[in-house]
This record gives sequence, C-alpha cells and structure tokens, in this order.
Amino acid sequence: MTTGTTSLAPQYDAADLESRRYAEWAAGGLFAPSATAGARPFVIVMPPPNVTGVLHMGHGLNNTVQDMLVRFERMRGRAALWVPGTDHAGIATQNVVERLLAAEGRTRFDLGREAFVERVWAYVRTTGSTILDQLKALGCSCDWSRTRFTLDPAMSRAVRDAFVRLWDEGLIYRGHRVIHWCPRCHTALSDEEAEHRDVEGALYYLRYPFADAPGHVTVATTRPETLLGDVAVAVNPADAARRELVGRHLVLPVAELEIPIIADEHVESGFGTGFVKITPAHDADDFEVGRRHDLATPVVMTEDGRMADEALAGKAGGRVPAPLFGLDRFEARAKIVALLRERGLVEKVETRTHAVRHCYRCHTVVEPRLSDQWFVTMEPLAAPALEAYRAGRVRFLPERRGEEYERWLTSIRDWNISRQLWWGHRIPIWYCDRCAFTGAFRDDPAACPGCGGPLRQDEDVLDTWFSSWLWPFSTLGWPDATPDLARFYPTDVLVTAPEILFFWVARMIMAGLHFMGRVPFHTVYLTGTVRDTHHVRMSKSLGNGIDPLEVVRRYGADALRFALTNGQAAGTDIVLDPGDLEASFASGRNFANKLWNAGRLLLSALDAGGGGAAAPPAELPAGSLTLADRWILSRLARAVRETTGHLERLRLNDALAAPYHFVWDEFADWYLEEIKPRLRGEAPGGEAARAVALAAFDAALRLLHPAMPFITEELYRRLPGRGDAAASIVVAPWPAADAGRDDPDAERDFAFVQALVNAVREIRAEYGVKPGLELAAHATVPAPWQAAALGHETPMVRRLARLRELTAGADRPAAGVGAHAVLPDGAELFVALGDVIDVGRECARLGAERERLDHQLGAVRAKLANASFRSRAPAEVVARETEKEQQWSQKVAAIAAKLAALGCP
RNA sequence: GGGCGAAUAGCUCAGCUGGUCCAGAGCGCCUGCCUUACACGCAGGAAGUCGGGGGUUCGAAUCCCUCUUCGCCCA
Repeated sequence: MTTGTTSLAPQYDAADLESRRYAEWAAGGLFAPSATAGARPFVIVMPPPNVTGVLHMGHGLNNTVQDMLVRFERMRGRAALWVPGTDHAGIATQNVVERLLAAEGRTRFDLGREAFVERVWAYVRTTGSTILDQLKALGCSCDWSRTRFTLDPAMSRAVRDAFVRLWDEGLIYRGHRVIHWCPRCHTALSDEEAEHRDVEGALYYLRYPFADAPGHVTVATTRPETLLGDVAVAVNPADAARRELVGRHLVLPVAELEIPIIADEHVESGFGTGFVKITPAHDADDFEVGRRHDLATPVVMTEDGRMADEALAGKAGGRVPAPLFGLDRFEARAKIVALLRERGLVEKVETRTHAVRHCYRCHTVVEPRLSDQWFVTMEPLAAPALEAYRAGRVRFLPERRGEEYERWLTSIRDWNISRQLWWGHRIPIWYCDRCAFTGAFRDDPAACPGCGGPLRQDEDVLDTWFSSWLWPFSTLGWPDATPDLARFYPTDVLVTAPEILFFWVARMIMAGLHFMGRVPFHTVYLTGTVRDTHHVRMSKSLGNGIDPLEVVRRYGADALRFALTNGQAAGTDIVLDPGDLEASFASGRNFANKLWNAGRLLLSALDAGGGGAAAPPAELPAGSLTLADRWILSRLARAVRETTGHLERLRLNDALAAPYHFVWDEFADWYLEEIKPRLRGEAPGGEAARAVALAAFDAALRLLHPAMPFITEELYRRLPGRGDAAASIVVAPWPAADAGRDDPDAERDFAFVQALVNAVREIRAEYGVKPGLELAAHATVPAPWQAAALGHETPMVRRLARLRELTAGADRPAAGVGAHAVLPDGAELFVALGDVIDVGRECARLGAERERLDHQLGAVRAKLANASFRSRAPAEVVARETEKEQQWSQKVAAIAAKLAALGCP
C-alpha cells in the first residue's frame, strides 16, 4: 500500500471504511487470545444479550466499555479474551414465539410441548445471531470462535451438573408456598423478577360482622378480591383491646363463611385498623401466619388471574359464589366492593399510592399464589460471597453498588428456580409414582433406581438465570477441566448494567465461589443508564430510543463509542437526545475527522519527504531536535502516562480526554503548525519534524485505539510500512511510558512562545485588525531563556500571529503607538497598531487587566499576610503563593507603567 | 417506611487524597475568518453567588450538620 494522499479524502467517511476493517480483523484471527507463552490472561465474559433481542444503546454502552478494556489489555501484551454469547431468556423468548403463534390463531397448547420447543429453536436458529452481528458493527473485539448460547448442549450439561451438585448437597428443595405468579406469562417468578412499582390504588376498609352478635370488626386491604380466600382475621397479641376478641367468629361476607379471630405477631399494631385479614393462599406473609395456626389454604383464583370457576370452585370450598365465576381479578375487585357496599360493609375507601409487584418481562401485576416450586437454599451460598466482598476480593465500581450487594446478601431469601414454561432447561428431577422416589440426574434415567418402576420428569424448566449464573466458567468448558478453564478462570472485569446486580452478578459470585472455589472476577464495573433529555430511561417501548446502528450509519461506530465514553464517568448516567442526533454524536465524528486530516497532512509530508519510514526520534543525530520537537515529545510522554493510568483505573472518560486534547490542542493546533515550513523544505529540520510527527501521531493513534478502533486502524495502516494485516493496530504494542520524553525546560519555553502568540491574537481581535493585515511587534524578554525560546520559534510566532516583523530584546523600547500585553516572568509585548490604535480603548483594556490582577493579588497578599497561613500551611504551598505574588506584582507594575506612559486616567 | 446517591456555565457532565482550579470540557451562543490538513474547520469572546443555610479549617465546589429538590436500591 502506498501512503499517497491521493487515497485520503478530505473528509473521513466512516461508513465506507468500518465494515471492511472489521471483516479483516475477524479474518485475521486478531481477537483470539495471544498464544504467546507466559502472556498473562485478561478475560471478560460478555453479559449475554437475549437471543431474541436487538441492539439498543444500553448494549452499545456496556459493550463499548468492555471493548475498550479488552483492546487496551491486548495491546499491553496480555492474552486478552472476550467471550461473547447469548441468553435463551426463557420468558421473553417464549413470549415472542407465542405471539407469532397467536398471529396464526394458535397457542402453544395446540402444538404441544415438543413441537413448540422445536418451533422456538427454529426461530432462534434464524434470528439468534442478529444481536451478535450488530455488536460487530460497533467494533467489538470478541473471540467469536468461543461464542456460547445458554441452551447449547455444553451449557445444558453445566446446568445439569450444577443442579445435581446442589441437590446432592441438599441445597435444592421443593417448597409449597406463596410465590410471585405472573397470570399472563403463566409462570412463577423469583423475588427479583417481580419488580416493585408504585401504583395509584385504594385502601378499602371492610366490615366483617360478628357471627354471634351484632357489630363487626373492620379490616383494611388493597386487594378486596382476596377476601374470598380469607380464613381468619388476626390481631397483635400485644394489642390489649383487640386481644379480647380472639376466639370470636366473624362472617366472611360474600363467601358467607365463619372465620375465627386469631392473635399473631405478624400484625403491625400501627397499621390500618389493627385487624388484618389472613389469606394464606394469596399472600406470602399470610401463608406464614396460616402455617403457624394450622389454617386452611383455599386457592380462589385461576392461573390466569380470574376468580375460580366451576371447576375450581369445589377445591376452593365453595367460597366463590356463582356470579363471580371466572371473573377477572380486577373486575372481581369492583364487583365485590359493590356487593359489600349494598350491605353497608364498606366503611371507607382511601386512595393510596402503594408498591405493587409487576412481572419484569410483561409488566402484568403479579399475583401471589400458593404452589409447589423448586428452591435453592441461598444462605450457604451467600455467606462466602459476602465474605469475598468484605475481604476485598471483589470490588464494585461505583463503590456504593457494593453496599447494595452487601445489603441484598445479608437479607437473602431462597431462590425460586422453577418456571412453568416450556422453553428452557427442563428441571432434571424425576419422580417415581410407584414408590414415591424423587431424584436429580445428570443423565436421563431409564427407570426408578428404587423400585425399577417408570419415572416421570418434572414438567417445569429452570429460571434462565440458573444458567447465566454459571456463565463465567460454563463458557470456558466447566464442568470439564478444560485448558481454557484452567487458563482463563477467574476472569477479570465484569461490565454490566446495575439493574441485574442481584439477578445475575451476585449469583455469579456465589456460583463462582461454590463451584470453582474462586470469585469469577475481581472487579464489577456497573455502567450508568442511557436516558433521554428528560432523563427518562431509553427504551423501545417508550419510543425514546436511539438505534445504535442508525448512529453507526450516520456518524460511524467511532463517533458512537466516543459519545458513550466521553459522556460517562464510571457509573454515571448518559443523556442522549433522540431528537437531535447531531447534538449527541457530532463531536465524535468531528474528532475523527480532525484526526483524519492530521493524518492527511502528515502522510503527504512523509510522501514528500521520500515516502519512507522516518527514523525514530531517538535515532536522530544529537541536537537535531528543535524546541517544538522536544515540547511535543514531552507532551506525548504525559499523554501516554495519563491515558494508561486512567485506563488502569477504569476511568474511561478521562482515558479518552487525554489523547483527545493531546491530538487536537497540542499536536494539531501547535505542533503541526510549527513544522509546516520544515515539512515543505522552507526551513531546516525537515527530517526531525517528520520523525517526531510520525512518532507522536503513531503513539496517539495507539492511545486512541481502544476508544476509536476503526479510524485509528485506518490511519495506522497507512503509516509507512504498515500495509499488511499483520501490522494491525489491534495487536500493536501499547505506547511505552518513554514513547516521549519529559522535558520541563521545553515545556516552559514553548508555553512562553504560545503565550506570546495568544497575546498578539487577543490584541488583534480586540482592535478588530483585518485578518490579512500583518503587524509589527516587539517583545521585551529579560530572561535569557525567553530570548532563546523566541529565537527558536520566531518564524512560527510570526506566522501564527500574523506579524511581518518581530523584534526582541531585554530592552523596553520607547513607547510607540500600539497595544501592550504583559507576559509571564517579566516579559512584555508591544504590538504596533498605527492608525488602528485608540488610546482610550487601550487604557480601558489595560485598566481591566490591572483590575483583574489587583483582585487576585489582593487575595494572595491577604493569604501571605495571615500568620496562621504561613505557620500552618505546608512550605511548598506558601512558596507557591509567594511566587504568585511576585509574578503578579511584577505584572501590575508593568501595566501601571504602560498606563502612565499612555497618559491614561 | 429503611438505606444510598446527586444538585457545578443555556444543555450534558468532569473536577481523584481540602491549597497550580483567580472553577474545566463537549455541545450551544456571540464576533471575525473559505489562512493550499480539516468550515465535521481556524481565531477571539460572553456566560457559573459550584442548590439554600450553618459549621470545621490558615484555606472548602471538595470535609461535617441541616434544609430543599431530584434519582437509585430495598420493603
């Protein structure tokens, strides 16, 4: 490949170049972990997106973070592995396919279990790779050869193995209790899957008449329809007044049954009326009360949230009257309240906002329901996970997430892992109907090990999270002792969204410790949430989403990544404007274009210089580096140090800002400008300029590569000698700390020259000097280093400040007609302005400057005059303030002299 | 109800262990420029009582208390 500029358009066209580069990376096997012996692994497992999902900004955000870390560590020479994959997402996926069937007028029951599951597989096979392909458009450098799906045979084997181990350890049990039931999805949910959401509701005060006497007690409830399942009314045993009534009986209205008044500590004395209705089959707390008092547990609702119908009514003990048969629970609520009203049994109704649990997949109000489910005993798993956190073996970013983790684990409850679905890992439990044997099997059993009779497998499947909690090691081959598992477990960093901290992250830590004996990762990086300008969480259903692929098409993947990286310090939310993509993504695109054009300039210069590779700066003859060369190399050293440090500390926004400012504000704005004449052969030092510019640009590209992989590759490969794929920036070494060289003198000297240029520019703007008009200026430079610095850079100063003449000396020339500026360390600047000058204006300008300095000076002097400050503040702080005082009083004196010379008032 | 966090330019946010931060960035805004890398650009500029109040300290956007407003997690 040539480095000819003919191949570089004046504007960077991301869409044109990105997909081509990605294909090349993948084909080159660049994303596989290095096989170099001794290379220390760096491993990230991707949070597997739903197999039916499409990419949204949340994915964009957390995968950008992961890719940045992986690319950085890969360049640093570690055996970087990023394991991708998808999740079978039981409820969500089953819902999707059921909707497809519904469109055909069929239900899963029409197909039967086997055919339905086959139908889901067919769907997954056609669309399942969509989201992973979309990640490629973002530039994600995953090792696709290790892609996993939670329902793959290997993953399924891991799930079976984990289940049987827990079973053997006695940590899995079947529980008969009230769980969260989604009447729409027809399945049980774990505590985490039933999300609290505030709902405008009502608190109904209902009267239950005494059975044997006039009068009544009043109970308060938000769910009057559950009244039909009431088996008692409870009072607190410490409630002296109400305790008297224990043992009396009430008539349960509508159901027309007698129920007792009991005493139970569960009743909060302060809440409601002090009388609590007890519905053991439809409320988890009431179930416990019922158990304590050995009460019946009538189920009065169907699985789809309707009141019991004729079929069920028998089981419900005739509690549901015929007019309510099969009525939807909310209609039943209204109807029951109406019936009670007719009889004067509604005392009052208060509107009230209260938290109601909703299904996290379909947002239907969850119905507490008594049923048989499989549970995992969590306490023994939680204890080590808590200990690992407290011992610092897992840390969270932001740190406060660790506190949430700790609190959740401290009050952990058993995990309901059965789901009444067809899509998922079927629970590996078999029952023998002949001898009542129940057992878990790794391989499907042929007959009952007890009596040889026929076995029947449990109908339910496992919670999807029961497979994802094994992800960090199941993806690496567990339960087999594979080389991958030995080499890559434990992984390093887990990057994910905070809302699955408990669902997934905490459980992975428990599983890692339990099955592998080690935490699965040492750091959990929790990203923020992507929101719109109203701070509403972005989501497709709300219609405020931004399609990441649309952004990639219009602005490029690098611009997308830039916006997502730049916008976030660890864990802070990102706000993007769906109505104005330009506002959100233009800056990344603009920066890419800046980089592109800096590259164009450099490449054309290298071409003109012979097209060959420039020698590294270190190999140039001693003394051939100019002040500007030394300056940019010193700034580069700082940029390398800062970028590296920020990446190591996972401060990604800072890790992007450092090379961004280096490239734009220093390399492009000053260094490239400085060397233009040298590149063109109009000034000596062309060879050094090419060498230094190339070295600095090359290093800058590498610093930027983790954040902006595409454009950096595009430019890197056009640098001399980098044509082939083996020279990809993907595997280029990370810039060494000594890529530049610290040079404090050069920094001071060049900063002085910059200050001089800026001063002239300000004066030009202040006086509205025509851009084309070249002025004459004189610099008063008392310090030898200032004179030397200016001596080196006079051509640049003249060009950038548009001066036809620039003289310098230790002297202060007789005041002419012009503008004045005061520079650091006693230096001054005089710009001749001829007719343009307006003495009044100059007086005002200098006067304002003096006022500003006076103000600052006052503050510093007050500080220094303070005896406590001098005695208590550290010596270097005092020295710094003293230095400031000297600098500023020098300036004030100089300005005062100017003002006097101009005859200002 | 319990716990936690945040309030900094018009907008979105940085600001790590209190003193090089007379408070920064990007976007937006104003002025002037097509200066042969870039108008996705260049140069200059305006803009903040660092939510209110109190305290600690020689010194606070930074630490403590309190109030207000938003948000998150858990019930």
